[in-house]
Amino acid sequence: MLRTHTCGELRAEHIGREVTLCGWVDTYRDHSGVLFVDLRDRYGRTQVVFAPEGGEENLKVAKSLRSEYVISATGKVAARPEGTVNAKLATGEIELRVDRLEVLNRCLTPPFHPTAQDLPGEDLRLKHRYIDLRRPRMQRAMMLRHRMIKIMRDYLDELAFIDVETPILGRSTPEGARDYLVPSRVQQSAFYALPQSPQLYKQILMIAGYDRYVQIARCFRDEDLRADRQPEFTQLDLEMAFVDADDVIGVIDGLMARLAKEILGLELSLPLKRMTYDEAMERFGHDAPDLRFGMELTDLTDLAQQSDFRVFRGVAESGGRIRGINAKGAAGKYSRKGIDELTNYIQEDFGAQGLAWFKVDEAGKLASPIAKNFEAGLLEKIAQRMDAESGDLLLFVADKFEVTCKALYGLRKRLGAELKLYDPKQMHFSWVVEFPMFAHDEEEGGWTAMHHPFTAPRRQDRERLTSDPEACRAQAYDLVVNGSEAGGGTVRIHDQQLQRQVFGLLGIDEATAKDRFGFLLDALQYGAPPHGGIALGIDRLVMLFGGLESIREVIAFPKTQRGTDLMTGAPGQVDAKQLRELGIKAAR
RNA sequence: GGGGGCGUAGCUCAAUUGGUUAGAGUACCGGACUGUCGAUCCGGUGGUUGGGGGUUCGAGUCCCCUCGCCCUCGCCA
Repeated sequence: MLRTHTCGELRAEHIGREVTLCGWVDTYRDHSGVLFVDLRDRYGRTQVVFAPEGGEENLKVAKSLRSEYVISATGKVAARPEGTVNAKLATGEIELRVDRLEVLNRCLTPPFHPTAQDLPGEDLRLKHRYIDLRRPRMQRAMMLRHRMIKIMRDYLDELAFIDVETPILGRSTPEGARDYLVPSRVQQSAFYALPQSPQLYKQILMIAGYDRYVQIARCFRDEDLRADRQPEFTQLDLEMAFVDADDVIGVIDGLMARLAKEILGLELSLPLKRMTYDEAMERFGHDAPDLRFGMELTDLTDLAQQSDFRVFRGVAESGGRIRGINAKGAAGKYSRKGIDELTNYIQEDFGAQGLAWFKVDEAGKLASPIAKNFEAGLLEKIAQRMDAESGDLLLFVADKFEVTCKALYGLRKRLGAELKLYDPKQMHFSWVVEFPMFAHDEEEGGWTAMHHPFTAPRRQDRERLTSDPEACRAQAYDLVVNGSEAGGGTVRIHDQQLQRQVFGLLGIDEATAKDRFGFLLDALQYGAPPHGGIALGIDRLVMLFGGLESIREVIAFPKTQRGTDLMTGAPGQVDAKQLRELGIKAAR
């Protein structure tokens, strides 16, 4: 080792010891006769001092040091003179009096400084990620990620899970996200697909008798990016045999409790709360509601029907819904213009027709341009149902159920943040269960799998597969943390006949099923145990535990919204020769 | 594919209704300084205002196109 200690560990007890530190020059303060350098590594910072007593030559060389030079400094640990102790620094009681300095490497003037107070633009940070990753904040995020993964591994190891790796080069599956494809050289015009998840492999492992599987699995989905979505991301993927939904949920409950305790010092009370999908949509308009605050959706369809307000009546009569939220005490915070902005937001982002609103005046009466369409008694009933008090702002959306869900979910989320209805540091964990098996396929008609095509229906819903697929509920469960889907899983179909039936409903014909999933259908006939599992989005979980805004903050080398890596330039051009070998021609 | 925001010195930002030579802090370079810790003080270098085109006597500012980054809807079993 070129060093005896790190830049974060020297304390008063080391005074008098001869040590060598290595690190990056964080800052330097040249006072001519004496020069201070704050030397930084990922463990911390230590002040190293160059003075004439340490050798004139060392002092001279020290004067040439600049930001981010890499140096090795040897000398004695000394107590700082009285009055010069730095309480802001963990190592602030001591300093290193250098008598041997070696410049291990110089550094160009960095485009930005790792400990500067002003954060540079994210594109610059991504281009020079090696400097960005030196930032203590980034290092904390990386270490948090490491610790969380370590806890996951340890916890699951204790529960007899074994880590099995599954292929990255697989085959394309018909449903789900767009695949990343990898051309095969030896089978020209055939392609591998990168895994969207190890789903089928882990089911095969259950059939193979590895009854508790886990993997920190890289997954790939070629879809548009978001603040919480990258084209490649990491899942804690696990699967268990001889279990039902409660067992899987129980394992994750325990894991969340341990993470919360060890990372945040929080005691979670188990079991975590559960809510059905239908309840979540009714109360919050979304399958991953943020339960850190209230402002639940309230249905008003029956009352709205009695009004003279044409929009309300029309929607109600055509089978739509009128639902609303009460932004407590927010009447004064949203002017006419502010409400216009909210209206604009739900129209443009969610396709809502409009936003109806009432402000509750001092007398507790509902005031609004549309109030004249409502009889006084009706207004009172509305106020009562909405739990309206003076100063409240009531917002209503009248539309198809789905649109009211989206628009009010959007409003609730936005108002929750704008009105600071929750402490951003607070953490809330819960489950949403019993998702529908199927959703309407907007583009092609018919049904599409809500989760994936291997999801088992609830036992009591098996009859409904034929009679009423829409009402059929799945043995599915999503982990929700702070209004974010942190993971999801299901109990799988372990019966070949049932699997075929579900494929049939999804419009996957016999030939396609055999072609794409033949191996699974085969395997299901060779002693498949009942099994189920879950996958947690590790990037998202780390982001949430770290209180961070973007998934890019917890990924060492993330991609931009357009899927590029600003540091390496990926994706990039390839040689014509490479394409020839693959038998591929670029169209453009 | 749609909507929105941003782009000015290495970095973070400013620049009045379109108006003189585009400024500040910081970084960088040079000088001074033996106890600083966001060191301080003095001096200096540094600009294709993302790129292209247009309107105008005159464009960082207005218009069109384009590139990049971010947020978002669609999409993401």
